[in-house]
Amino acid sequence: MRLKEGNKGNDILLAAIKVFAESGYHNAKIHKIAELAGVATGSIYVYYKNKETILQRIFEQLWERLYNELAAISRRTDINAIEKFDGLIDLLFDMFIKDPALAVVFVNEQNYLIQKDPKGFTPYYQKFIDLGECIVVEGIDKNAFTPDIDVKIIRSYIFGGLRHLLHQWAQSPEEYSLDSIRENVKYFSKRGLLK
Amino acid sequence: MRLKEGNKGNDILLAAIKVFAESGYHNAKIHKIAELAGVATGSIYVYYKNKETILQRIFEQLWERLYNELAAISRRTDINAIEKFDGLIDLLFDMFIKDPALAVVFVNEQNYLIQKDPKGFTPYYQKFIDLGECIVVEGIDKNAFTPDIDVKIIRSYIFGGLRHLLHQWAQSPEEYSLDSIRENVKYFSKRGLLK
Amino acid sequence: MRLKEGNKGNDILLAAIKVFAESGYHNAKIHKIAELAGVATGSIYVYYKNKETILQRIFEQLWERLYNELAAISRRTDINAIEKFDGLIDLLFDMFIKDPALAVVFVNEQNYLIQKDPKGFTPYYQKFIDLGECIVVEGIDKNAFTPDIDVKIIRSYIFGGLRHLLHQWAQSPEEYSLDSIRENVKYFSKRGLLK
Amino acid sequence: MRLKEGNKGNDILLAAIKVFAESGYHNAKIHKIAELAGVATGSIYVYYKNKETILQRIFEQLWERLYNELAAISRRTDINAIEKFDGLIDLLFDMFIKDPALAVVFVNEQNYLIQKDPKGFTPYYQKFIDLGECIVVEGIDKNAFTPDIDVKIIRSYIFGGLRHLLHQWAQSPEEYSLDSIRENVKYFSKRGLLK
DNA sequence: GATGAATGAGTGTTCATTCAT
DNA sequence: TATGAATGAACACTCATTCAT
Repeated sequence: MRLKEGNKGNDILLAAIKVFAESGYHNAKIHKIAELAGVATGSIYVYYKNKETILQRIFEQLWERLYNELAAISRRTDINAIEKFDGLIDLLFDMFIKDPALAVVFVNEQNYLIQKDPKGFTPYYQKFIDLGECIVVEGIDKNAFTPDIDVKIIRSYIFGGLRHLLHQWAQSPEEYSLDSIRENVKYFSKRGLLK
Repeated sequence: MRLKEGNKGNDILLAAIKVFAESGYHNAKIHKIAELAGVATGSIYVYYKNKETILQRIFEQLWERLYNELAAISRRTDINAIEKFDGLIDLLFDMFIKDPALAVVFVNEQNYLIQKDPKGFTPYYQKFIDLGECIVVEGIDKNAFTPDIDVKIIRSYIFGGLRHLLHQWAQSPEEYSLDSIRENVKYFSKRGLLK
Repeated sequence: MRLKEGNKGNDILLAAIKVFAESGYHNAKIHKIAELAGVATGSIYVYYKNKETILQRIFEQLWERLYNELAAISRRTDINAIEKFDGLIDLLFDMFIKDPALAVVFVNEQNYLIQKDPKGFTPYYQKFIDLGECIVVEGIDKNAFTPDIDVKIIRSYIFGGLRHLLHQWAQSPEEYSLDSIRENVKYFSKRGLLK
Repeated sequence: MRLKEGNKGNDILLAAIKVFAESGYHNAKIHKIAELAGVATGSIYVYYKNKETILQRIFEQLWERLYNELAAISRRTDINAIEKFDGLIDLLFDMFIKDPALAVVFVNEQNYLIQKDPKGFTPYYQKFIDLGECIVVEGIDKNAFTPDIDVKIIRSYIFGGLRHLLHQWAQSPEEYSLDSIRENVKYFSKRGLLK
């Protein structure tokens, strides 16, 4: 195993997530990331072209992972579209639970990054969104979901609603249990979707 | 005195909205705001303590206006809770249609500002949110909306969904008509809310 | 009498002395001087060309007054050179007692002003210094003071010593009584001067 | 590393002394110091927290050096108090001769710095002053100096006198020889001090 | 004269990025 | 690869001074 030969590139990424979450991307200092990652400032630039690239890589890793997990769910034949939709929502909630700092970065910085350089943003994001759409379309086709909605619109609606809720939760986690939020979201959304 | 030939304080605010929308708050340059406002750099500081204060004032003005309009809707006795809910959604859509730049600023910078200085953020925002909640509660009391949801959670969900949709639209307005988005939101949300 | 028709030019000077004493010339704000003087910022410039001119005028007024008083002492025939020397020292001490703020400005800013614009500095200063020298020379001529010193050098020595002592006292007036300082100065200096 | 090709920290200090002497602390520009030191503007802040810190460091270095030299004199047993007093005066004169720019900074800025941040001012200054006092006290104890003076007061008087004389000389060195000044000071002061 | 809003040149300081070692 | 001292462009903010009223 190559344990303490340590993956510096990844150490930097993990440190960056923490620092971006704490201070926001624009107020984050490179030297603080380096410090937290246990490397010299200059070493950051051995692994990443610049500050923005670090942020891009964070999102690439995030959406690649989420996409792969959603793909696994989507491929399953033992569950129906409704259950797959539940799975999608659980996916996002689980991500937040496992890595709150990453979630904060996602909520706060994704807009900025997409607007700044749409081409540079990871294609996994779009693939994830598309796959989510597929699941809903599948539900409509199977007569489980209502056809009276525009799937692309509702998909964004649900995505934005989730994101905002998770953000609220991240700021004051004591106010609501994530489980309560999760159940309300599922209940409300499915009432909107189900036939 | 050389003041009042056209409310410079407001000129600055309007210019700031444009510049913040274009470049984002953090990349916006004070001198560019001044230029666009037709004012000297130093004059910005006659009207606003610093850059952040300008952003705060933008949100104060925005939420004060929205709150007052929602209050007017809420007070009406000639329409029921469902129609009031429609009114709430129309309010936000209208704001976006009238001032897309303001909407972009709202979507991109509100999180940052609230996190940076929660106390300094306009109380009109919370009042607006609370009033929206009242309308839904009223609907539940009048047996129009389902009581099986947590109003505070769903209120955030809807708010976040709306915000994200409007943001998407602002970035590529040609892809969807705002009216189509508006109708889908109303339809989907009311399916979730109605008894 | 023209009392509350008020001498604004002098009000400004008095305010400036206070503000310069408190914050130092370089950190003093014109608008604070105006506020303290009870006039508008712009009015300062009706009476004085700029900030430096105010400082120059303060020193002009100070040295004109001191010179006239020393001249009166110098002219007297009823006292000898030694008593005149005592009078010179008393003059400076009295100034400090009557107007500590003015004294602080004198100690802190005179060097700066002379170096910045030697030509612009009030000629009363030089006249005062010369007159002090005369008194000592008179003492030497009358065989009261020793001729073994260079009067110009010792005059500066005494002047600097006095200034430093007064400065020390102004910073912590509780540590020494001005009278104790005065007597020590007279005693020590006269030991140095007397034949 | 790119450090140590000639002690940049000290280069900056030397440049700062020159620029402070020429323009005064408040009018000195950081970029000019950098230029003179042959260093980039930003490098100043690698070595010093800010402009004021540079000034503090100048005084620290100055008084540490003077204190150590005076301590060496004070420790000697082969010379009496009178000779030590001469040594003290020579010390200050020598400093001025070797580094007139440093002397100008000392005369012009020490008051400001002490008043602005008394705690931040180098303790070597007080130690120097105290040691000077010791020498005079020793002279009194050994019956060489008169006990009829307050040592603390006269110590300030002498210090201030010296400072002023050196300042005068630095502004127009041609008018008097430093040696003439030095001898007059010694003569006059010792007349005042000796029994 | 008196006002105080408006001005804009000026500057200390930050920090992402570079590069000699 | 790894370092961290060095860089210098960039910018928010200040404030003495002006001038239309």
